[in-house]
Amino acid sequence: MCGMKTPLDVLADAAAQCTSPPACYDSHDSDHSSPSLSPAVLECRSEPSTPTNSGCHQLRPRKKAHRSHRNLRLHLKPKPELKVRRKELLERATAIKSLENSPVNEQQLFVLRTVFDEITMYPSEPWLVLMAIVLHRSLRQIKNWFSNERQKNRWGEVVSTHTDFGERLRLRPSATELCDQWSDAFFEEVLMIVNFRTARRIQWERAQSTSSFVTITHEIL
DNA sequence: CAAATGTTGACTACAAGTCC
DNA sequence: GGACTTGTAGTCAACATTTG
Repeated sequence: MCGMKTPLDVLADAAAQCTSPPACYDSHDSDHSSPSLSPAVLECRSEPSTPTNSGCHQLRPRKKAHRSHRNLRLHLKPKPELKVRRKELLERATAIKSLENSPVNEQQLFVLRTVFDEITMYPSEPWLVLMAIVLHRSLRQIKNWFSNERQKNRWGEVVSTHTDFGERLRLRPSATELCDQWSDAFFEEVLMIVNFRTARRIQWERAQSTSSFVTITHEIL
């Protein structure tokens, strides 16, 4: 597998050659929920957050962290080729210099929301790296996005599981239904598909709105 | 049009868990 | 037990949107 270029490698090469920022930075549409969310899930999401005691810097007692995975650990190490791959991807991700404080565009937001809603709200470091490369944003920006999103939308169930070499994963139930043994490679594939489909959908919607605008203009004239 | 309010991304301090 | 890592609560600045 080493030596062969994955779709991610091809994408990253293309991104490296393109230094211009993503095309659309003005899309702050409120509805970017992923398409397959059930009404129940949407209802849970809109629950009011706990009130804040702003003013004094007083820490609240922390929630019990979901870290009872100690017994789950298998104490196995990732394969050497996986470690090499991860190092290579990390170097690639840290080389990305995204625009300072730029908001995510429509496509990036949809992909991030899909991962958050359908796969995990606690992506591991290698998965964050993959998202940084695919979405062409800095690793720090991806980390911050998930951190902020967890604060805004702390809803839904999380299933604690692990990879085949004992690395902890906290996935959405829908993700565990899709696959019971997630790996970097599988996540990469899913991410690429979601990203590609989102790009095509946005492209199609833009074409539709342009053609309808032309039709209306013709009718007026 | 200015003030008020909301949203987003970035950041810090801290607590709790993990590793050696 | 101490260093390190990870996740959370809270804050801030910049910008967008709403309101009077």
